[in-house]
Amino acid sequence: MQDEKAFLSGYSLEDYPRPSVTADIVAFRIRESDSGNYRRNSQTALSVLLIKRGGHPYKGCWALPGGFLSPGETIEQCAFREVEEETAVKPASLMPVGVFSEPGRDPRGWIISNAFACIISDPAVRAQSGDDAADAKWFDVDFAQDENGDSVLTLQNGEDSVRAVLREERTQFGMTRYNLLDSGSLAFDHAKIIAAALEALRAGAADFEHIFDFLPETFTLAELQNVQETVMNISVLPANFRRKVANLVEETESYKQGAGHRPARLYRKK
Amino acid sequence: MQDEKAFLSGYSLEDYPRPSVTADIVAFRIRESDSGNYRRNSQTALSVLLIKRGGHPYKGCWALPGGFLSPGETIEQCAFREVEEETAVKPASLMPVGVFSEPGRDPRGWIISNAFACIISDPAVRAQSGDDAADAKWFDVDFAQDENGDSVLTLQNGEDSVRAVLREERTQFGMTRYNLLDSGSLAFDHAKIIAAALEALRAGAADFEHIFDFLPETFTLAELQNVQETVMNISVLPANFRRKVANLVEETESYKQGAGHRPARLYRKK
DNA sequence: CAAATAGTGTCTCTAAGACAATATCAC
DNA sequence: GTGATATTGTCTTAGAGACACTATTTG
Repeated sequence: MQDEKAFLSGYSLEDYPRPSVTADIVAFRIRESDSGNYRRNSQTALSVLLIKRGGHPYKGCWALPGGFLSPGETIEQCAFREVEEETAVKPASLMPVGVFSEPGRDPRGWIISNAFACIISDPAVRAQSGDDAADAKWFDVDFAQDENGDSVLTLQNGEDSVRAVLREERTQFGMTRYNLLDSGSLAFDHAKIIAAALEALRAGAADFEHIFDFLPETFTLAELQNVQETVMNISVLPANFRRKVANLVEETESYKQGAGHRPARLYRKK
Repeated sequence: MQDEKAFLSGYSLEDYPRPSVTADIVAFRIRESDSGNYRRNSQTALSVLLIKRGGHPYKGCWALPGGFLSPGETIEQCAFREVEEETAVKPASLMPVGVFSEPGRDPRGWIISNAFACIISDPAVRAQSGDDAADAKWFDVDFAQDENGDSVLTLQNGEDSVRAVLREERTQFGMTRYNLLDSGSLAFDHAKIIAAALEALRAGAADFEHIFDFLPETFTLAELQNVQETVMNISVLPANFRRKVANLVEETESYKQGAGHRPARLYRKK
């Protein structure tokens, strides 16, 4: 014990090189847009929060919210802090996406990033700029393969559009590694991080583990189905969908009225 | 551009506090032990590699192999390097387990650990001590709930036995968080890391994604089944198991003879 | 009424689990 | 032959997908 104390007092971590450590967050939201037809239900799109970098490096490029780990906090606390700074909303939970430590990924030097995904349900959230950000916007996500088999990530918000190309590489353990072919106007390796987050989100969405986080307290089964389909990019027949989720939800006594068609019963997560 | 160069030359990451970063590895292996009966197939156990710490802190305790991240390498490269130093075997791949950044988890100071799991198949591997280690041994793993609902991790190698108690906490995204109640003679928060690695290993073992890594090139279906059952702690009827894996393997022309019962055809991963 | 979604019922197909039965070897 | 595992086949059940049909609302 005496021994150990002596050891520790003589020991200095500062004698060895250390990286800087950041948490970067891929914040997902389901964005609803009116379909124009009073009968039709609204369309939805998966969108992700990006911030226009106001300072160097990658000035003017779009980047994920994130920031440096401070002493005395866990990397998760750091991630929560950064999301709250940018969105003023505290997400229900964080989903670990991966660690990005490729040398040279940040021109400022040796910086490794811990990536997390989170789900922001509050549709009223006003993404607000932080210190380092000139602007923050939600971008609709499109992630699909092109004719060469490469993955194309397209992020769109009105006039602002970002396009990145990645090459998939299947590794063991069912993981996919993405290599950056063209990062477009996305800063750093953030296209890679978004791709990995999308994959993690989709993998977890199959069992309804976190689909409910996108929705308010009560919802129609069509809304629930719509969210899952939007996230996973699949399509299921409504009749089969209701059977699948029957044990996960419980009825309420309310209905969603005034939609130009038969009212839908509202459900709650069980 | 000029602007950015100027910014970068004036910028110093060293002005901000930085943690030390390590990679710790949970190396799994299937250990076979003879059943004593010439007719019976051999028994198997899941085991994990631990190293007896030769230096402070936690001198004399058992710890996971691992080491500090060096400049110019990724965290995965660091993990591979550390496994090879300890086992002289390069595993097929690494499975990310999580980041452990709780302040105070290491008495030496601010150190965050990136945990990986890997599978070592070579049964002939001689775990060899590294610099910092007085001894390295494979411990049979037992991980189950006690009567209070807490998880008890027992690691056993002959006379050496380690017992740690953790409390499970279910978080969103289907993840489980483990809190350390009693770490026994395991160093640092390594009991937590082993628990998380076990959970990740089991989750991935269901779809045979990495079960094959435990086995040699060719194997009998009973061996394959045994590995899956050992890892996942389940039990399936052999008849049903073979149907389930029928599309994942292909026959060879060889048989495993001399077992005191009908020879079993050897298969290969497809 | 027309258009749209909400909701029910039913058929098929597949995969998993239970279990019976046969095959083959070492001693 | 005996005791063990290997291997095949069949029955049942649960769940997913396809699809036909009915119900209800608003303009």
